[in-house]
Amino acid sequence: MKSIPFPTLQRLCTLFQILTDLKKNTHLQTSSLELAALCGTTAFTIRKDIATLGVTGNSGQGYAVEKLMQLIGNSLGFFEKKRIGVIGIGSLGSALIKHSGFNNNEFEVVAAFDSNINKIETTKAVVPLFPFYQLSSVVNRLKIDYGLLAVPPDAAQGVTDKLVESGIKGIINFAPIIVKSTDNTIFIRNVDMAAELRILTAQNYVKSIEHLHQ
Amino acid sequence: MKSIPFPTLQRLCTLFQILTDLKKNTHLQTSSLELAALCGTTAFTIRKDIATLGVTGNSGQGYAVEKLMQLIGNSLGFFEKKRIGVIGIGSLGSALIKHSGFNNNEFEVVAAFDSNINKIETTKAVVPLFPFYQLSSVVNRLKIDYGLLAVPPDAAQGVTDKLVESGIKGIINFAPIIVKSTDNTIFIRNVDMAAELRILTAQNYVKSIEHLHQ
DNA sequence: CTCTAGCTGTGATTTATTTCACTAATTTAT
DNA sequence: ATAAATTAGTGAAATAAATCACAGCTAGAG
Repeated sequence: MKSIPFPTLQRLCTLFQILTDLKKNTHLQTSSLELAALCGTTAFTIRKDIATLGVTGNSGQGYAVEKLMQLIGNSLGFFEKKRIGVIGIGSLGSALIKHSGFNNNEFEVVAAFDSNINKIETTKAVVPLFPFYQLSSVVNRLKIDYGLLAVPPDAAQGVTDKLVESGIKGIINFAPIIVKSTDNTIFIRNVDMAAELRILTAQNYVKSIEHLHQ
Repeated sequence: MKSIPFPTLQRLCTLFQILTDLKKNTHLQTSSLELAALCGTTAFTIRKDIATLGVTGNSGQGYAVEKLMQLIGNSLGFFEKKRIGVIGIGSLGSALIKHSGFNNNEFEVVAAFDSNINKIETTKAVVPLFPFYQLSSVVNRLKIDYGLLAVPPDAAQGVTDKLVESGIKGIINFAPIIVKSTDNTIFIRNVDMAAELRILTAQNYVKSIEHLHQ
């Protein structure tokens, strides 16, 4: 199998989500056109994306929802359950611990960490809480695969380094700073929610300017 | 000014964040090379990106942090304060209300909404809370520019439609479903946190497979 | 005052991605 | 059974974006 372009990988992840929803609504059959509409892209793109996973061989009449879901899920490893750790139990961290998207048959939050010992003792949570100094040992013992970073921005890079040392497979950083690792076998994604909003406002602003200048 | 490619716009938003941080640390002068390292890209790209904003005319010796920040901020409208509404005050919504990234001199959360009247009466929050049926009127009265959607996925599209009707400028949807508007003057970004993690796991999985096959 | 080192600005090139156009396969209706 | 309609698969073309290479500018050292 040739390597998958990143935009394609992103869309395949979205497709998987869409197929899961379709299945839930007992929508058994679909087509590239329908998927394109749901995914916000074109039918060409959907077909090309699916083609990168290898031939499925059902040219005449669309895709079977379940079969396509299995194909994508198997190709990208979505059926292996991943163990998640949340670092930082402020309001965002607490929300992540409870978030349905991280507690299902794909992901499981198995631990959370905070530097504030008091908080650990007083917070009620559905997952075990640990002080930050136990990060490495707990990551190893509980076999945590991925970390969700919800600490203040000035702590984010330090925690990242510690996580990488501990042998974690990947990190999603929600702090508004770009964290990196010198070890480029570790995948890191920086998700800055305020930046997302900033992008939106910038698009709007640029549009309004162009409108004036036209 | 020619229109700005979307990847460039994204990076300029990141750059603005980085420059803000540099300024805070009294780092007054910088270069495309330094910015590239902080931004996770190359110096070529940084220079090209800045060039899309029009000539700055400081060819010889790097960029003044403050001046570049002003240029980007002015070009993309970051110095006009935006008024934010949060819809859905579950754990994620509550976290967004308090999030420092949405409460600074760029953004201000001015209201939050929920369909559950009980929750509105019993929740303590730093912003006024409103029942969902007042959405349109409050968006108008409080001049809310942007909406952050943190409602359950099956409610997300309905709320989106209502927000668009109310004349909002843009929406960030955190529910794990793709919401759309037929009115394409409204900018919408779907931020699915679980999808971000799924992308990460997929990258890892594909990498491990390639490793086996090599 | 001149030379050097370091940096930006930008047209040209390369690479990546999307879009297109057409073929082949399958189903449905008659 | 055949025609018509629908849909996937895919090499080719077009578009978009990233990268490069180098000319030109600036500041500071000698």
